[in-house]
Amino acid sequence: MPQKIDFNLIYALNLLLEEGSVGGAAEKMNLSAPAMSRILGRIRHQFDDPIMVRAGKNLVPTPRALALKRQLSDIIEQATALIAPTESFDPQGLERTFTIRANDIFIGALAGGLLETLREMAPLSSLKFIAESDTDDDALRMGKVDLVIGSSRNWHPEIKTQSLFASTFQALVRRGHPIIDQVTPETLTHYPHISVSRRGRTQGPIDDALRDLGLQRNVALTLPGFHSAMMLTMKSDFILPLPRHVLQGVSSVSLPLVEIELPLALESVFIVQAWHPRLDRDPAHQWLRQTIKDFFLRRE
DNA sequence: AACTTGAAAAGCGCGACCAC
DNA sequence: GTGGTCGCGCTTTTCAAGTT
Repeated sequence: MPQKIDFNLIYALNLLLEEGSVGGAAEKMNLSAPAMSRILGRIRHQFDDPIMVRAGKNLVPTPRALALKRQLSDIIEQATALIAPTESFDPQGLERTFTIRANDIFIGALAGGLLETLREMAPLSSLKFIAESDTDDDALRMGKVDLVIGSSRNWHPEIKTQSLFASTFQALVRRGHPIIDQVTPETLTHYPHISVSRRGRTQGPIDDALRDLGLQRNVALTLPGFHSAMMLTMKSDFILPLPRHVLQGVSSVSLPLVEIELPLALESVFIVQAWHPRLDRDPAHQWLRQTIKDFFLRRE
């Protein structure tokens, strides 16, 4: 039998931690201080923790309370969204900055088009793109980022994802690179490779495909972003594998680089948008996700 | 000054009972 | 069977006084 939960206590605890005092929380809840003190007592019993303890004439939260505080605002936000009536959403009147995290080339290739679409539909809103990091899950949880666009991977179970499109690997080499005359699985292993990975990964689907053929490439350099990788590729014999959609982003820019098709049986890479469940029912966020999804559907 | 606690009052849920 | 009333008991609140 699960323990009966009094959600009023959750709300009261959130106010207590926000206000840092029984009196302050009591005022917010339109109660007397003694009544609030009683509620604090019930919270203490429920969580089996003092929650707030005296420090001189003030109350300070316990470590348990601080840990709870991080989750409380999410829970209350979700509960509020659950209860709130669903109003018709009009992006024309929306004043909001959406923070989207994506890789550097992706931003360069797509931010313009997406911004144009957004400005037509929601002229009072704006986009803020920030670079990828290896802590995307945390950024979504903390509300620092509204949306992450990137490769599908093992997201935290709570994070929601939606597939946007599939991409396959190609590669870039410098103009005049000797491999251009003969691109075979074997010649791919004759030159050093650059791996672009913000998590420092050196192995991927290319290594798997080569291994199936009894071959192994030399990943001599791992970099966190595509810009620096391309700069180095221009001036060396490095081979820079990268997803096709990233290449589309730089094809309009004339760089001394040549695209080569990888003669390997490579599986597609799926690009997804990912968000925190507390934004799942937010009408503005729903609209943003749909707009992005439609944007990529039109490009296919 | 702010929080806690004891006592009393008020509010509320629930079962029992009755009238229709 | 349905709806209204009553009484009991539990929970929550307020007031007043004590404690930190």
